[in-house]
Amino acid sequence: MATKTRDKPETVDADSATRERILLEAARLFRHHGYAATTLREVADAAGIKAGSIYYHFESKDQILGEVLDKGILAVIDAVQQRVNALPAKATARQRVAAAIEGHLWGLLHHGDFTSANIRVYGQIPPAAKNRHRKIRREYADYWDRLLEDALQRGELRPDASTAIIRLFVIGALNWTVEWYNPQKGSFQDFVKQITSIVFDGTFLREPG
Amino acid sequence: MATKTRDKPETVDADSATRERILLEAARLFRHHGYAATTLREVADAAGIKAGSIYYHFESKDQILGEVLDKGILAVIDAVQQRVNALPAKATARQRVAAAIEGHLWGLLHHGDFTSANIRVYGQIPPAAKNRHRKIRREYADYWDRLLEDALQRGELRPDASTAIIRLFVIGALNWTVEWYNPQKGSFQDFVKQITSIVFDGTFLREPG
DNA sequence: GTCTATACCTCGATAGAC
DNA sequence: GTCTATCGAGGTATAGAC
Repeated sequence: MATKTRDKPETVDADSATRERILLEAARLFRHHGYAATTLREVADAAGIKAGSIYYHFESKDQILGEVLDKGILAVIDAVQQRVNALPAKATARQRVAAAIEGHLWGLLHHGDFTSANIRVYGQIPPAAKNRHRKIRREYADYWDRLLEDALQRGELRPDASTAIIRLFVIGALNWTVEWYNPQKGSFQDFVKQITSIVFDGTFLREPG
Repeated sequence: MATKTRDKPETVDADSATRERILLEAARLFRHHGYAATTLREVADAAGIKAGSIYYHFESKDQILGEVLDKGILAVIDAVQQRVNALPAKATARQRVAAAIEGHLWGLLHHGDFTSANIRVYGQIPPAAKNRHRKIRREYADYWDRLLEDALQRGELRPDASTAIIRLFVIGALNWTVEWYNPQKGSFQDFVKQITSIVFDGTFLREPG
């Protein structure tokens, strides 16, 4: 029984300590400086090696980018599916979407450098890298669409907004939390509760009448 | 007369046609490639001049960045304040926030290259540029906080979530629309209506009971 | 598996002709 | 007001010693 939800696409020696360190520091630097502005000398320096040594572990800067992007979105997808799959079969749509929100936030905020790097640089990377990454993004969007369509058919979702707009709005709002979430202000569980409540029921009280 | 909503801070010859063209193309390229990845040769090429000529209009790449960032946020602030100030004095808090949402979306989506460049590159620019821009961001956040505090005191806002979290959530969600809004799918007014409704009342129907 | 040294390229910015 | 030409710095990536 494999503990992992997904197979690893990497080759056999793909997860040596320094290799992982390079990815981690690259994610952190991509996040804060952008892809183009991050130099391999900086990455190497942060990882405690010299620039030339990177090329023992990776073929190019582009390959590092690809793996950083994948790590980011896979962390989110994993956390979401784990929580949704753990629900009983008779769970309501609201419970399923709540589980997805919690998973999304957990994956997002607990792998901040990878997920933030993904979100921030995706719109700015070379087209080839974007094309390679597009498929997995599409699959994750489809997963949410199925969740929301199910909620709509069960009569739990608002019928007057399209599920596409709801998905884009909600995922966008969740993604943005990585820009402002502060773990020092209250517990993660409280945070999830507040965000979930706003997503479900909005920010204003219902109008009288 | 100090309370200007829209005086021009530029110098006298600051808005020549080519100068504006440079800013426009720079915004577009910053948006899609990031700040560091955008070369002044590209900007010049897109503006129909040669790289060296840029320095007749600007002192540095950094100065271009600063003006692009300012144009982005000022477009939003202007649109928001115009709509909020146009409301009658007896408007409800809900109406005031609705006006702010519409203004934010309008400024955001009708100056897409400037606003998207602002949002995308802000986290990735040199610290000096970030410090210069921070003040106006803070002022705009304070403006929203006042709107929301007012709504809370009038008993219209949900009392169980902090106004800070609501502001961050809502502005984040609105900002993200620039990544996915498609003007070919329905009118702008319909779009505003849907988004506003989701922000106010959420995505799910109220639970029975 | 990591190092040093370096090839080759492109960057932001400047100088001076027109 | 825009051009050409160029400087010095710093980028990715490679080669070969250890």
